[in-house]
Amino acid sequence: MTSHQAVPTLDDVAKAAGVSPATVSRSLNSPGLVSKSTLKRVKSAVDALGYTPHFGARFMSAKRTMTIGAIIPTMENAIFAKGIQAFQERLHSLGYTLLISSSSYDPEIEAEQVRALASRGADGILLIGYWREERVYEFLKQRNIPFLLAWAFAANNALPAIGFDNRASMYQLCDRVLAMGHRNVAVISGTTEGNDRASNRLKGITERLKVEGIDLASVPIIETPYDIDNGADAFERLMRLSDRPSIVMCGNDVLAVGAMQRAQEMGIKVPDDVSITGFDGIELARVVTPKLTTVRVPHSEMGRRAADELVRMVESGDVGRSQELPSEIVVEKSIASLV
Amino acid sequence: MTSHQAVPTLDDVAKAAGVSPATVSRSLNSPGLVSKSTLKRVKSAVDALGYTPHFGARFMSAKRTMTIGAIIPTMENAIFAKGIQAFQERLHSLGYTLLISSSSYDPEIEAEQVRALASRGADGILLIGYWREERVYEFLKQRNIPFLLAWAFAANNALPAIGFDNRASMYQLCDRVLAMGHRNVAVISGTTEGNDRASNRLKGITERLKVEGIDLASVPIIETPYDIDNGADAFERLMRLSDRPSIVMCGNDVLAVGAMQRAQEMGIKVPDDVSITGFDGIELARVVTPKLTTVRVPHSEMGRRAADELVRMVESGDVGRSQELPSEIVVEKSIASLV
DNA sequence: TTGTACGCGTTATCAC
DNA sequence: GTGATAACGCGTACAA
Repeated sequence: MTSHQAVPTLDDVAKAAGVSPATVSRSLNSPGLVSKSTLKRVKSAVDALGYTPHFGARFMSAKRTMTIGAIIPTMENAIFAKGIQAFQERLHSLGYTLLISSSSYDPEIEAEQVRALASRGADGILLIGYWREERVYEFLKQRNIPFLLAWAFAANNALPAIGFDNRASMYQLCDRVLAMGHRNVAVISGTTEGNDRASNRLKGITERLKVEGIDLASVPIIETPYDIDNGADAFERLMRLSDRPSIVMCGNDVLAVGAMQRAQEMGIKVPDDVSITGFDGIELARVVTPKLTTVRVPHSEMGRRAADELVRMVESGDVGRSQELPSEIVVEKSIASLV
Repeated sequence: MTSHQAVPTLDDVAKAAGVSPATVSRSLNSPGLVSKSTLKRVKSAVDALGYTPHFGARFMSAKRTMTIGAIIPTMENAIFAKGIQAFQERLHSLGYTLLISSSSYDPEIEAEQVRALASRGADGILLIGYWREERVYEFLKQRNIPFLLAWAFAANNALPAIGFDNRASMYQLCDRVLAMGHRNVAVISGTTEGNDRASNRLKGITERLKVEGIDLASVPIIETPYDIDNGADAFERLMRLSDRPSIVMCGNDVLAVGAMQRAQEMGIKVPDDVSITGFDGIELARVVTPKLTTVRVPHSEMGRRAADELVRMVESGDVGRSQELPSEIVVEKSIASLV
C-alpha cells in the first residue's frame, strides 16, 4: 500500500538491466557507443520502470541543459504570442525546451527573471527589444550566457538582434499617410519609457513630420499603456480637441482598435470623419470594420529565425548575427485619401 | 584576460564572508536562524559576487523546486493567453516560477511534456481540460505530482478542476437562441477529437436542440480546427446549402469571427440575413461589428484561482478541490430575434 | 548561533 | 564495449 514516491533512478535502471549505471547513461546519451543487445535491454528497463532522467542531477554534471529561456513583456497580447509560439515549436524540433516568463513590462522583474533563468541553467536567453539596464547585459556577459534580442532591429546597435526596424517602418507608414494628403496628424503612442519599440515607432512619425516641415508642437501626442480601452480613451480626448486631426496614428494595433471602437460609439465615421492607423498586423487588425491600415510584421518567421540563431550561438559559441526582417505597409479602408 | 565563467558558488560566498557554507545556506533560506551581523556580511558577499543559487544543486538536495509547470494547447490564441498571464502573475507573487510549454493540441506531445516537467522537478502541474490518455494520469499519480485541470469543470468527474461547465454554458446559450425564435440552427464546432471542451460545447447544443424536438439529422455541423480562416470557410459552406440556417452557432469566438468576416465578404448581413454566436468572450468578440453574442468566461479569475489552488495542493499535500466558475451569456447585435 | 560531513543522480575520465 | 569512481553545488542532520 505504501508505494509513495518510487521515482526510478539511473541506478535502478542499471540493476534492472543488469548493467552498470555508466552504460545506462551512455545508452541514453550516446547510443552509438553501446552494443545493440545491451541497448535493447536498457531501453526495455527504462520503459518498464518509467524512468525519467533527473534534470537537476544532469545539470550538475553536464554543462548543457538543452533549455532556452525567454522573457516577454506579456503573454496577453497577440503580438508576442504568435512569435513565441513559433519560437517554441522550432526549439522543440531542435531538441530544446523553452522556459518562458513574462515581466509585465517591468524592468526590475525582467532583471530578476534573467537571474532566475541563469540559475536554472538556461543555455541561451531571448529578450525583447534593446532597452534594459546595463547591469543585465553585464550579468549575461559575465555568466557567458548567449542572448539574442527580438522584435527590434537597429542598424547602429551591435547587440545581436532579430527583428524589424520599428522607427523606419513607422517612418514609411507616415510617408504614405502624408502622400494621401494628411497634414493634421495626431498620435496615440504606447508607453515609451523603457520601451525602445514604442519610442522608436513614435520617433518614426515625428521625424517624418519634421521633414515635411510640420511643427511638432502642434501635433497632439498621447502616451498610454497597452490596452484597448486606453486606446479608446485617448481617441476620445483627441476628438474633443478644437482642432480635430484628420488622422490618428497609433503605436500598435491594440490601441488603434480601441480608437476605432470609441469612434463608432461616438458616431464618428472611419475613415470619412477621421482616419486611423495601427502597427503590428495582428488578427485584430483584419477583423475590425473597416479593416485597419497597419504595418505587418512577420511574427512567426521572426520566432523561427530567433530559435535557429540562438541555438546556433549556443552550440557554436559564436557571437550572434543580427538579422533585419522586412515589414510591410498594409493599406486598408481605415484611411481616407484627401488628394 | 581569462576571466571565463567564474560562476560563484555557495562556497565562494562563504569564504568571502568568512563563514561556513552552511551558514550561507541558512542565511538565504532561513534568515531567522542567523544572527543579524553575519546575515549582513553574507548579504554583502552575495551582492559583491553576484551569486545566484545553482538550481540543479538545490533541486538535488531539497525536494521542492518552487516551480509549477503548465501545458497549454497553444499560446497563439487569446483564450489561454489571458488566463495563463494571470496564473503566472499570481504564482510569481507566491514565490513560484512558471514553466510553460504548448502541445499544439497533440496528445503525444502533451504526454512527453508532462514527463519533461516532471524531470525538471515541477512541484505541480496545470493541464487544460479532462481528456488525455490514462497513462498520463497514472504517471502523475505514480510520481506523486499534484495536478490541476483548468478551462473545464464537470460535476461528474472527480479529478480536481477549476473552470466552467462547457456543456451547460453552451446549453444555456442555445436556450436563448431558441427563445429568440431560431429553429434552423447550424453549427461550426472546434475539433472534438481528444478535446473535451469542444465536444462538450457541441453536446450542449445538440442536447438542447433534441429537447426542443429538433431532428439532429437535419442540423448541419461542421468540425474544423481553431483558426479564423477555418471559421470563414465553414461558414461559406453552410451558406451554400439549399436550406440556409437562420443562425450559425460557433464553438468559439475565433471561428465565429471568421464566420462574420466571410459573411461580410459574401455580402451577407449579420444579423439581418443570418445570426452568429461564439464562445469565450475574448477581445475579438467585442471589436467586431456587430459585436458578437457569446459566452463570457472569467479567464483571469480562473488563472488566479488555479494558481492559488495548485500551490495549496503542493504545500499542504491535500487533494485538489474543484471549483466551478460562472460563465455569462452576453447577447449582442450579432443575433436577431425572430419573435 | 555556527560548523562538519554526507548524500542527492548524473556525466565524464579513466581503466579494463 | 563496459565498469568503477570522482566530481558537480547545495541542504540538512548532527555535533559543537
